Amino acid sequence: MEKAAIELEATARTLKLLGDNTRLTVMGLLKDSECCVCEFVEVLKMSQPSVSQHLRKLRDAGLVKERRKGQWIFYSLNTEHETYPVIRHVLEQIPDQKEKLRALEEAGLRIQCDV
Amino acid sequence: MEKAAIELEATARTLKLLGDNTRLTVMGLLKDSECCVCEFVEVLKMSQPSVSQHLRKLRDAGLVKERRKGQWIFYSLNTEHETYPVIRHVLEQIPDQKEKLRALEEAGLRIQCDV
DNA sequence: TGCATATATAAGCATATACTTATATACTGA
DNA sequence: TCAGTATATAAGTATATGCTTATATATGCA
Repeated sequence: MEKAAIELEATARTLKLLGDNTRLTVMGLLKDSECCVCEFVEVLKMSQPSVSQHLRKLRDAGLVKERRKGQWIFYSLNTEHETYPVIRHVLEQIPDQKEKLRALEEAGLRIQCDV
Repeated sequence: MEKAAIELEATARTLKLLGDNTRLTVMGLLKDSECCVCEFVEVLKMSQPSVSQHLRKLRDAGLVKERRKGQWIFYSLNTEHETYPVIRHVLEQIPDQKEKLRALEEAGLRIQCDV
């Protein structure tokens, strides 16, 4: 019972974070592959600090993980998160963001890292 | 493509509304049966204006429908909503709220209406 | 018609949110 | 060691949010 209440609150916290165009797009991009900050900046056409602040919210909530690779920090979905089942389902419902990454690639702006 | 963008935004709008403990609980209650405002007030232990304001947001977004039955106004899920598939899935993930309605019933506070 | 009940709305306020610009930190490579 | 790139953080600000109290509206019933 106590646990149940927590689950509802955890779900609400996650949904609140997903309930923003920028963050939902970020999560949609991460569904397909890990990305670094500068890629988000390019795709979202937003300032770097703004993107970083959104990523921090997602990370603070445990929805994404980060991993440094050289000068870049790559973000990826945290599939271990308590609410990941809901997240995955949401990401399956929204339009695929792959195309945006492909456009980046064609523009030569996709970060390739072999580490 | 244009449509896809709208879908993401519509999803974000819905998730933002669900990303609040009060509204998520309301939707969880409506999953099981229609309810009137005074029932929400009782279950949520919140002021009537506050509850009404949350319901208005849900209604303005089209997530719930309202129907007057005598002096009461009953709310129910709008299963026709564009984002209803996501909503239903979310409501399946959170703990069942039926028990709260049962408690109301035992306290003799459940509104019965034969209209 | 008039009072009680149910609900909605308005106005006010404290806090949260999402940007901005400026600056700090961390890594890379010459 | 130093310049350049990537990222994070801080501070400021405008707007959004969620409550409160007060009041308006709609219905039921005597």
